[in-house]
Amino acid sequence: MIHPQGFEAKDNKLSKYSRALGHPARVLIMRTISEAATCICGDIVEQLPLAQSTVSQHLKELRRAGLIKAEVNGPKTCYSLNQENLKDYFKRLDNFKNSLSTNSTLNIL
Amino acid sequence: MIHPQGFEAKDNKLSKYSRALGHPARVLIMRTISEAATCICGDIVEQLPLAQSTVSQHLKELRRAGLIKAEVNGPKTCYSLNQENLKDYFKRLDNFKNSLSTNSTLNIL
DNA sequence: GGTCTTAATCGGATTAATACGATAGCTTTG
DNA sequence: CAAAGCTATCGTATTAATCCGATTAAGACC
Repeated sequence: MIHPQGFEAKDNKLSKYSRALGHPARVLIMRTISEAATCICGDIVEQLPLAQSTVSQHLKELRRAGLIKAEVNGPKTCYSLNQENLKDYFKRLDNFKNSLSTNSTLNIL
Repeated sequence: MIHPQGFEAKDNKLSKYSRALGHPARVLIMRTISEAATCICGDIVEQLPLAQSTVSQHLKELRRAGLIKAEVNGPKTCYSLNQENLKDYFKRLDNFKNSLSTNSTLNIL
């Protein structure tokens, strides 16, 4: 998708991260990767009810959004969380949440 | 979109919320709505570089995901944040974040 | 009743996302 | 070198998302 002209950078960035988590397979992949040892692609595929090629595409999406990193290790590819960008994502979410709370009249989120 | 069989409910729910914020227009709409007085649809349209019909569709998406509520008020429609579901969303994000932090070996998110 | 305003929906076009099987490209192993 | 394993990519089909103009629907106002 292209998120072009007309929006602020902060909205583009938050939506880019959000969109990456906008599919249950990708949420599950994130959690699977974080479970330590299982960063090898094949192990991820086993956890999902999807074909290998489809999982590979979801991994590509997550990489494109910057939420994970890939390291080729011989014949295998080892995926890991992209700590830096995850931190950025959660910080932006926090800003977003705070902007909702402070502006709105009647809420305590 | 349909997120059917094969995934856990928690992943479906988090991805549903995330997907709703997966477009900069919808992030901006959320912030615009939270800025107190301006909950009227027309005011939202003015804040966005999009046609009225397109904004209406984005509002529908946000409503479908449960992030906002609509109250018809005469000829106007007044939109407001859905506090309850937003709370649910942020709670799920927190769970997600924590599951990443506790499982992973080397990170402090 | 007729008109204006406001917002949702329809119709349609374009682009993106999702999924899979098949194939190609690499390593490693035999 | 051949075979086997692992993963990315290609080709393709289907469905969903995005956007707009035009129309509809419904309330407000004269």
